[in-house]
Amino acid sequence: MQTNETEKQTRYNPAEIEPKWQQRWDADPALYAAEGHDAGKPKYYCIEMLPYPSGQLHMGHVRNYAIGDALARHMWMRGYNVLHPMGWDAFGLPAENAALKNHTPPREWTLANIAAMRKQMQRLGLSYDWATEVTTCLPDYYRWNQWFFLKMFAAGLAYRKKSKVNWCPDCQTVLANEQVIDGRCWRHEDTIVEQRDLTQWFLRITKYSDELLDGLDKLVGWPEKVRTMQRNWIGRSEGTLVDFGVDSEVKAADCAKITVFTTRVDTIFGATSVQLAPEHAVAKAFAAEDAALAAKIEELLTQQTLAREAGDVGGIEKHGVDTGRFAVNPFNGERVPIWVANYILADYGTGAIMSVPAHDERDFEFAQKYGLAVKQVIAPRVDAGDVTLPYTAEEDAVLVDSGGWTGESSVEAQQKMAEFAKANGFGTATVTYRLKDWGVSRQRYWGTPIPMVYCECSGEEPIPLPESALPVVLPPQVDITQQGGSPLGRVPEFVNTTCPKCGGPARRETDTMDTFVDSSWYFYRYTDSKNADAPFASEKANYWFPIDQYIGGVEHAILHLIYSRFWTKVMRDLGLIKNDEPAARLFTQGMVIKDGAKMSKSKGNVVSPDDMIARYGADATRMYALFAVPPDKDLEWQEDGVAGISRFLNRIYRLATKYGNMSMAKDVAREGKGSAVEQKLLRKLHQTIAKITMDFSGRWHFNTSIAATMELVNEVVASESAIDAGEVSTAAVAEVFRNLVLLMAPFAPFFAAELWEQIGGEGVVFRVPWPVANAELLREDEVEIPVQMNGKLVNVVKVPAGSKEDVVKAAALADAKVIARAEGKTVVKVIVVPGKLVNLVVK
RNA sequence: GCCCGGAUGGUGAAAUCGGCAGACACAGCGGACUUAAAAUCCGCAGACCAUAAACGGUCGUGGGGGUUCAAGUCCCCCUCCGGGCACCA
Repeated sequence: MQTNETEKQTRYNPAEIEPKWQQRWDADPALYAAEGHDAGKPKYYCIEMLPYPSGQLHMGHVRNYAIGDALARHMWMRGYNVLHPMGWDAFGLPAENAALKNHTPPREWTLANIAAMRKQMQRLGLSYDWATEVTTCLPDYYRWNQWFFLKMFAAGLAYRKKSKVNWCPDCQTVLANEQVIDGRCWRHEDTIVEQRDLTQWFLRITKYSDELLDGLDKLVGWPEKVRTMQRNWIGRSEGTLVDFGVDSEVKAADCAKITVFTTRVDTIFGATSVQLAPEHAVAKAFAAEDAALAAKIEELLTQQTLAREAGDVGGIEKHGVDTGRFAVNPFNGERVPIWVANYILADYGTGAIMSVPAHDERDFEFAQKYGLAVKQVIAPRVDAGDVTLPYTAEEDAVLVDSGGWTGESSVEAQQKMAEFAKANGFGTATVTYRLKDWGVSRQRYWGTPIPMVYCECSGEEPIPLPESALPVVLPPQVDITQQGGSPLGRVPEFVNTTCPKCGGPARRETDTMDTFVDSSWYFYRYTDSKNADAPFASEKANYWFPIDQYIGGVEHAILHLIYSRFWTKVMRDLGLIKNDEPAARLFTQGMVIKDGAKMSKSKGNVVSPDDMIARYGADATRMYALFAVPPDKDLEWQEDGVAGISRFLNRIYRLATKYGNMSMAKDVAREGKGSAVEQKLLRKLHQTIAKITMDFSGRWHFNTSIAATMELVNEVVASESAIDAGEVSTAAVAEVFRNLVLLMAPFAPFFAAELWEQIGGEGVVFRVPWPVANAELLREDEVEIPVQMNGKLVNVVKVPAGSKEDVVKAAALADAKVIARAEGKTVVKVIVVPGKLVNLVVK
């Protein structure tokens, strides 16, 4: 069979074009390299969140990177010095699971996955500077985790303590609070997290609680949603600590008083009981000499565990036990019963509260259930009659029945009563936080070894290794099982070492660091990724930071994004950097959905990027991800949509090939205004330039940017016969095609590179200056003005652009259709919005 | 329960500052080309009413009210969906 040669040439064939260009780009590592500080250009640091090397890119990645890549390329064309790096969040449990399953060492498995995914990224045509690549599981990276750990230890920011920690039986390791979701593991949504008493390493993130909170107000380039989530997570709460005396026979230590935390000290005259968490020291002391009470408290704890197993974490049925002992309210000397209740959290505040049923929903519910007294001490006004209880308002509320404080406003009383308590030695104003220190110890193999040793010379106190001993390298051969504590503990060559203090035999710490340590500072390493003497050179980080645009999934709103803010503040205080926050702007893209659910292996609705690329090409796949919806919304993957983009590219390809010779006329100047078709075509071109330029600097609604290029192409198609008839100048055709290719370059890089070459463009298309809309050509001679009657469209009239109000009005009133409609009616009023519309109010 | 988002044709969506609702696509339908199909090209397309056809008319952005010459857009109330937090004292 004969192949039609002409047809073959005009046919868009991504399978041929894309690998060809990729080869050329791979051969030129400088292509996407950022320039130095002295580039004489403004810098632009654009990052997409680094992936975990699972082995396969999924559509969520493709979408994320398509957004970042379009932005990076656009900024290059706008003349910025762009840093656009990529790396691998390469430590973590899946590598150990794979090792168990396939008997492949975690390192081998991980590095093979990285190689495969890097290849996929290159096939997608993403503009990363691979020279700055960061792989967190390699010693040249994780040694700096250890270095930071030592710095933090020296600064008192890393410490060890025994405490209740979250334990995932599936991961066989401890989890940070941030990794526990509704009482379940963030990686195993069916697994209930247990509480265990363990000695663990913590990073003192709470030292920065206030700064992390206050900094959110200044992060105007972050989504409000993320800022709100972080505010809630930090959970700052101003209140008062008040010591209640204990009136009891029990004389155990620490039992003389119970310190409660309250945000409503103004309600204290209404306290009718004190409630303790089951784990509270005083509750334990009471239980120690009262077997019946001990059994009841034990039952409360069992109920808590059962509720957790049932998946009920918040709002479980309230239960309590009367201890039979009494506490004394220091404000009025009143004796109130002490209860132990299951809804009091041991690890928030002091684990003890004063119960004020009249002014707190939960206390009210509890008092109703157990018949405790309800005493109103707050009212809207002093003489307000009955109000519905519980009455929880504090604005515009006053104290009643509160001794000498009666008549004070609630808000003022809170401050004054705290001061009074302090002056009298039974309390003080305080601030509590929901945020807890970050537990970073993990009983796993595939993570950064913690650079500490234990030696008899120091008792059980940890001894930091000297910096010269770094990196502490992971031993390659490890028997990984899911049982029996830290795998490193079973490697004698690793465990047994020499004490840096006394020179005698010592044991290494066998826990590794949470992998969120790795991702807390990786973007600093990009700026100086080969540095062997420091995590990075300060002057390099200071040049690039803060990140101008950070792009990733909203699922990291708490975890990664709060840890990395913390790490930045620590590094600043160590004098390494000058910025307070890692990223000036954050963008969280939506999920990729298929058949109404997030793509996942278990649901069997995964669309493979490789399949899409094989069928339609990388450009069409990426462009569809940007075209279907605005990037912040969830995207329902429709393969037909990708096919549509492919057709669109094909159409341009045909036109560009057809008008290739005309398009090469880059040096021919346009003369005069040209024909009406030419004017219209050029106007559309410049409108499109203006539109897309605005999308990049504003809302990032690339779906409308791409729609605009489609409109432009439709205009070219509509003008085809006129072009063929010679009614459009060669210079105008060249202007349209050259700019069209430039406008598409951020979205379809292979396609743009190919066409740029075909139409005789010079240099690398991604370094050609971004087109600028010509205001002269945008101007229309005549505009269409809609004419409404009582707000409803009647007709559209044409008037010269820039017409004055009376001209537009006259044109509207002279319109035949308007006259016909207005017959028999009176025009009461005429509203003219010049350049916009006319509305006739008729009766 | 609290705090954020949302709801627009058969579908994804557009309307950026209160000013022509449905741009641009997908799917669909009709036509051209073809022996045929694919591909490509041209056209139709919110719903309802009316009509031989054309010209038309009415309604319409989750529901109800309001402000305005004018509301998808602003205000109040409600419903549903998604996300986050949730005995945080």
